[in-house]
Amino acid sequence: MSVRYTHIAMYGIALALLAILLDLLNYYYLVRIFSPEFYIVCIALFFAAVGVWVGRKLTSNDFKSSPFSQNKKALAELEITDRELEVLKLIAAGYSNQQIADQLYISIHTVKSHVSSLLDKMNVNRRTQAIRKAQKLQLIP
Amino acid sequence: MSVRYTHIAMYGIALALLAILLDLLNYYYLVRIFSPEFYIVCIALFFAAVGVWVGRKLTSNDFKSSPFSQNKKALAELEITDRELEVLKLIAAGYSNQQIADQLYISIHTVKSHVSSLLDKMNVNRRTQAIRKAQKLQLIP
DNA sequence: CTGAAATTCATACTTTCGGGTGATGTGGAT
DNA sequence: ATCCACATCACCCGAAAGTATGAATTTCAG
Repeated sequence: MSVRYTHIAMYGIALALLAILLDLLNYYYLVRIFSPEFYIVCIALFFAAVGVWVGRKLTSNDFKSSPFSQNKKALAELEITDRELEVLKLIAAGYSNQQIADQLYISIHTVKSHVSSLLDKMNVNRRTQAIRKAQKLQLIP
Repeated sequence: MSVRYTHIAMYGIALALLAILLDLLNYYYLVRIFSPEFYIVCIALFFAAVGVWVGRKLTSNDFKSSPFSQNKKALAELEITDRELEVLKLIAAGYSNQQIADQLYISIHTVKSHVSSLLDKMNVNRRTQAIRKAQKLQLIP
């Protein structure tokens, strides 16, 4: 949301600068100190630079503000349950089965059960592969 | 490397378009169908758009081609060797010790030796933790 | 050349993982 | 009321991972 407002503000500033530059250009046009092409090149370069700046802002914000678009869809396709997702996150965080059991207040047997289901549903046979695949599918940050 | 060439090519194309537009502008200037401001606005908007496009290309490529600014520094601090880094990458890719051994044409014992050194140097005691820490320290993409 | 670091391999042992199988309880849908 | 998905717990066993220790090698800077 805040990103949108930032963009609007940036575009506003860009338009204001555009207006100012137009006036400036018009003025110098009358005095004709330099050739018209010179000003045009200046404007072109300036707005190219502005565009680059805006583009950078856009992409960098996109990268930081859209973490989970694929998430729910892939989760649904793989039929991963809420509890299994909890376990998956803890696996990716580097915890052992016993540590996961302690954190979730359940038995290590239950954790192993969830892990087995996860590996099965994700079609892998090691937790490290599960981590890799989960990151690739954007199931986890 | 190829990224650099892409950028150079993009800038070249942008400059070519600039030249073409200048000629075009000059022509319409003489005929004076529209007001000068109109063309100037067109140029400004066009180059702003070009700038956004270039900026997006730049950032998206930066994200893919310069993942290792922190890398070498953290690697040096942890005293991780070249071979150990190779093993680390394969660990993060989800391979088992045996698979890593096969890929590097070494014994599984050697792999376990490297893994132990890695876990020791990274101050963790599981490969999943090593993966997490390596990603956090930008040792691996 | 010498010595330190890196790479390699090995053996033995403990712990953790993963697969297989099965049981219990709970809540929701038919 | 019955079926089913989900979560929970349990046991067994083999495979993988990790620890400890030691040693042969290559490599490379001093």
